[in-house]
Amino acid sequence: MGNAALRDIAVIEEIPFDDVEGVVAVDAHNWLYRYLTTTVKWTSSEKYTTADGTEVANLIGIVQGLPKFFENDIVPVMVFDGGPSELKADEIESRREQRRTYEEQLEVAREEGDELAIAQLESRTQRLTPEIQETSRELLRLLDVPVVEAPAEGEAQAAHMVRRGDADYVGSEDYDALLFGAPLTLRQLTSKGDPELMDLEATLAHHDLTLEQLIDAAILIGTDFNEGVSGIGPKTAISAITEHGDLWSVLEARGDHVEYGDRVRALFREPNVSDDYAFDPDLDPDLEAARAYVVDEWSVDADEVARGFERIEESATQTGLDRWT
DNA sequence: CTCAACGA
DNA sequence: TCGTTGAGG
Repeated sequence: MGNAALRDIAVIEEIPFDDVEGVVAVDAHNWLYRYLTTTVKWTSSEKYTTADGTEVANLIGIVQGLPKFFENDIVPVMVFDGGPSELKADEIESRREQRRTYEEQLEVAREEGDELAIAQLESRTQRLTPEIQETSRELLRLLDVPVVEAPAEGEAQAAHMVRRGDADYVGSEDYDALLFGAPLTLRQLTSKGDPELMDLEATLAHHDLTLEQLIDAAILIGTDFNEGVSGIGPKTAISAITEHGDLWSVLEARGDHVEYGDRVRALFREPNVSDDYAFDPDLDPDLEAARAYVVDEWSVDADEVARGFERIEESATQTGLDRWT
């Protein structure tokens, strides 16, 4: 089934927010989705539904979620999942184009019965509607929060940015950040209390595995992209990889089989990422424009975002935060 | 995510 | 007894 099993393998520790500083490359899809579901759950829908029925609960979520970063002197960089094509995602026109080719590629994948391609495409795009993606980007732009467009999985791109030293942590609730090679991942950035730090080096050292072996173990257990072997959980996977060395040796020894093993392996080992990004960590939010965008343009209930904007303003004017202007 | 049942 | 699975909240 997948993901939670990696928790038992990963070396994770609670870390006080005071010990976290720098830039967090946030898996935007993941982050938005978490706030979206909690907003929808706790807020009556008329507070974020426009006259024509468009739901923009994401705007409330963003306003309530960003202060967590700012108040702890952390710069978030929102990394969005890419579409399936190579088109530039900067302009709305090209995004419309992307959406079209996405549907086409999904169609092709369905016809061919390519489960992996379907899973990959759906994991990136399905949950967040185009309106949510676009209004989120616009609000982030007004608040001067950097946005990076990933060529494919946002999580892979975020991991890549940390490896290159352009960010200090990946921010995501998903454990696959580990498989994409993220050295340090922060979890629980959306909930109350201190975050958790997931450490790749420590995880590999703890089990005496290479990253390639960890990926193979995950494939045996099952990932977002493959089923895994029934009867194999975290313990069995680690000991089997330790004993036999790699995925294929384990499968041969057990007489088992996984679908798309080589492709899932490649997906994690050589993820589709880009060096073509840039962002300015000195933030200069336009709070009035942001408020107007949320409350006036999208007619979100002002009370729902008042406190969030207040907190953003307070942390922005706090003394000692020289990155703020 | 927690918990109970099940199979090795 | 341990590890995995599957249901339920």
